[in-house]
Amino acid sequence: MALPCFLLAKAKKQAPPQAAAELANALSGKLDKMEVRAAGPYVNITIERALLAQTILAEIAGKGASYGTSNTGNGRTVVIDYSSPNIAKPMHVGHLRSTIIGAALVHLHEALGYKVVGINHIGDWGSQFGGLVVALRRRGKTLDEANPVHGLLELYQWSKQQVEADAQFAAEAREAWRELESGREGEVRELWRWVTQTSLAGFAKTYKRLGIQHDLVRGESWYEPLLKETFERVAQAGVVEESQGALVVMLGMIDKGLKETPCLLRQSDGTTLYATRDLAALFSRHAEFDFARALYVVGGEQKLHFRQLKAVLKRMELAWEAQVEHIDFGLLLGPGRTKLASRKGPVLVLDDLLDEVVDEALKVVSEKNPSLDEATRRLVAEQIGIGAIVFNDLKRERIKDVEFDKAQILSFEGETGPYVQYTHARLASILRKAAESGEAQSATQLDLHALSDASTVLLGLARYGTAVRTAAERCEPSLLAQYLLGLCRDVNAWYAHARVLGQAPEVTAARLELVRATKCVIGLGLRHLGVAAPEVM
RNA sequence: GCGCCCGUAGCUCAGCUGGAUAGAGCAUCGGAUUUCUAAUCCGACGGUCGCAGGUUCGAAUCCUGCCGGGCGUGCCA
Repeated sequence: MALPCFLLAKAKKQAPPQAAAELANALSGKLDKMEVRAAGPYVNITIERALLAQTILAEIAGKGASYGTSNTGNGRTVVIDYSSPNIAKPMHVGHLRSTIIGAALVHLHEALGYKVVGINHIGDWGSQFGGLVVALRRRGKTLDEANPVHGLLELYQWSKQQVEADAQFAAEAREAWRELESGREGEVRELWRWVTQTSLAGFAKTYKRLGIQHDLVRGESWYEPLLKETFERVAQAGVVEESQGALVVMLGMIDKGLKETPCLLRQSDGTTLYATRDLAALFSRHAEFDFARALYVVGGEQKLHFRQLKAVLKRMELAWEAQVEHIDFGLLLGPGRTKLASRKGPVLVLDDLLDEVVDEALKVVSEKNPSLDEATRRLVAEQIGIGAIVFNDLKRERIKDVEFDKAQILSFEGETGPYVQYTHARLASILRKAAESGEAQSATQLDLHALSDASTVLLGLARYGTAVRTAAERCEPSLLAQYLLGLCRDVNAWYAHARVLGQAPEVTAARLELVRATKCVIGLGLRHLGVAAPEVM
């Protein structure tokens, strides 16, 4: 372990090597079983390997699933807005990133002891629902039961065509939207509700496969009754003015970069806008949850929007503005950096993608591990396929665009989810074999010197809590993903040459303890990322 | 035009927010299995950290200016 002494040197106004020497001098003898030595501007502290091993392994064995957690968030709430797809359209790959990153942030904040409220802010409102209602009226609520989401998409696309092609249809659609906006119960509202529920039922399957459960599903429509008071609240703060027929909040005095882009709250025809609705949601959430953090896991294309929202709060002199964070992320791109999630053109439906990757995983599992029975094989293939997709999305910095390279995802080699899962499964396998042969219990004494070549693994295990904490604080799951890749590399390299079973009992016992601890940490880390940790594969 | 982001090996990316000799994966080439799963491991090859200045003991990291790419830019969400 190396301790750089540059800061110390600055404080003491000495040359770094001299400061290091003095520090080493002062420390030596005070740290039990450690050797302290100055080396140029660094103080190197050498810990007896056995002591290091014993300390770390004991802590992991003792804490188990709570290893790496903390209570820094106790008593505080984090609200996380993620996934938030539009109703009546299937979830496509464009929703993947928000969903996956958001779910990881939920787990990471829970690990820090926060109360987490995951919100699915579904797009269930807008004039397009007028057209959809009319389409349903004409064609009836007949959808393919097995695949209602595809059916709804077809219906939605048909209604859009009709609105453009058929004036009569368009007029009826406008009327239906007006009726919906009025809030009255009746046929129109009932049909709208049916669309919403059918859609959500379709999404539920996808969410289940991804292991995702929101705490609150609350669409845009829910905030509709709050819009008036929201607008008045902003107006009463005295920050609203008229500009070109619309009502806006000027933001140049808060943020120079926004001087030409005021926040529009009300259009010239009197209707509200996206920003008004999001402010309503924000006020409502703040009143309801009194959050320590409110995270919006939304693509980087909407940076301006959130910058405006925060600036509006600032102009209103609301101190909690700083607790609202836009967790932005890069685009999901197709092969050759083409746009993938475009509004036109064939959308890549999320479920189809999951199926495709799982099918490939099934082939690989069958080939690599034919001894598994059919049911296990299918289960494992699902875990691997989903894991490959999720991990692929989380392994890089959020802000970077993700090129969706199918061949790379299907390779299951190198820096991938399956690589981490495979490491976990192999460690599990060693533990299983040890239990079968009874080697696990035979020795009570551990020969910790048998782990002298495993210090990178041990130090890695010790760093787990830090990885979790920084990943949560910075809302950057890739820090944990990268940590796991490193840990797996280290432990793979270790057990490629250090045999665990069939050694002297004390040696086997010590190595088993390392295997157990590492398997535990990999499993915890994977689950925080939303990836399954299979026992076999 | 303006605002924000990105630029590190042939390709995709790390680099612990200023510290020791810049690291991984893919690709290419060569090796490892009588024994815990070869979805693994070991080795080789591969770098003017976009360019130019500046800050200091020290810069891939901080500041300024360029160059290249992306996203956004008042009545869509």
